[in-house]
Amino acid sequence: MDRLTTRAMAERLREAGIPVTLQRLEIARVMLQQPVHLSADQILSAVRATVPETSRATVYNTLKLFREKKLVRELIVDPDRVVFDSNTDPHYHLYDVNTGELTDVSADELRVIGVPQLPPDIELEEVDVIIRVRGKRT
Amino acid sequence: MDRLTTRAMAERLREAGIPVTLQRLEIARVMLQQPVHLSADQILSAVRATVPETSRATVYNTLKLFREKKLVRELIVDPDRVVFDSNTDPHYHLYDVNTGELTDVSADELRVIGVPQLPPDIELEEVDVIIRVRGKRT
DNA sequence: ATTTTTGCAAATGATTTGCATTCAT
DNA sequence: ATGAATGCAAATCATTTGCAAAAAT
Repeated sequence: MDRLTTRAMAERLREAGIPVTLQRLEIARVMLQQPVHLSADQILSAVRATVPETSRATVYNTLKLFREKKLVRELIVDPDRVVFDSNTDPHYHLYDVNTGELTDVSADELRVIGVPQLPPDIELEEVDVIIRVRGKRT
Repeated sequence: MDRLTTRAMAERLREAGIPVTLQRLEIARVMLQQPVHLSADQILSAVRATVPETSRATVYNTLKLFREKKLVRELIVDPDRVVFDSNTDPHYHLYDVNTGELTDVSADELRVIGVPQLPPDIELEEVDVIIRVRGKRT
């Protein structure tokens, strides 16, 4: 990949307060260059295509780190695998339970009205909306 | 438990087209007598309190069956465990990421506006809303 | 008799962990 | 040197599966 992207990603990590390492940079390129929905395993494969000496544990560590720094979101959509989402704009999801395909629904299109008032000792983390659909029987 | 409840639960299963067995009846009592949010393991424990000769596999089988018959919903809220919800009214959820506590939010209180139009070959399964909150640090 | 349901134990698969090594400061 | 980051393999844990025994029709 071009040096340009590498620089941009490194910059992005530093901004987030994440020390740059080779593996983190590569994971950033896979995840942060454009909005994607990927499982840990897909990310591992993609990263290993370029940096084969990358361990599964590092991918999990890094994704957890990225999540803490709000570079990615963890989507709990399928009981079998977590999906990491690099779209950081407020948005919701449409999920095809047959194919597993995930599509973003922007917060402009969809509104959630009536989120309950929270007591002062409870803070709102986020509101997830998952529109589960089923493509017709194959 | 009183015979009354047993009868009611048996009736409920038959209505759903589920042949009644001892284990299913017991699981129905745990789940369907009142709205609850329980993990498979919690259900297994509760059932074994009364019918100790109950296997984990049967609990999973039965829950899957109940789900197909729309007696319970599967909530994908925590990556580590599926929660089974016996509230069959349309409703949403508030989830405390610290405690794991789940609270229902009725569909009267909360509305989702702008669910995208679906092509005719795609049918809407359901719309999940999870309001993730964080109780102040303990 | 045949089909359904169950229990048990083993298999699976995603994620985590412990620990020794390597890297950065 | 010291602490952070990594790789590796083993551990964990929820869920699933294969199969034989028990129950229902």
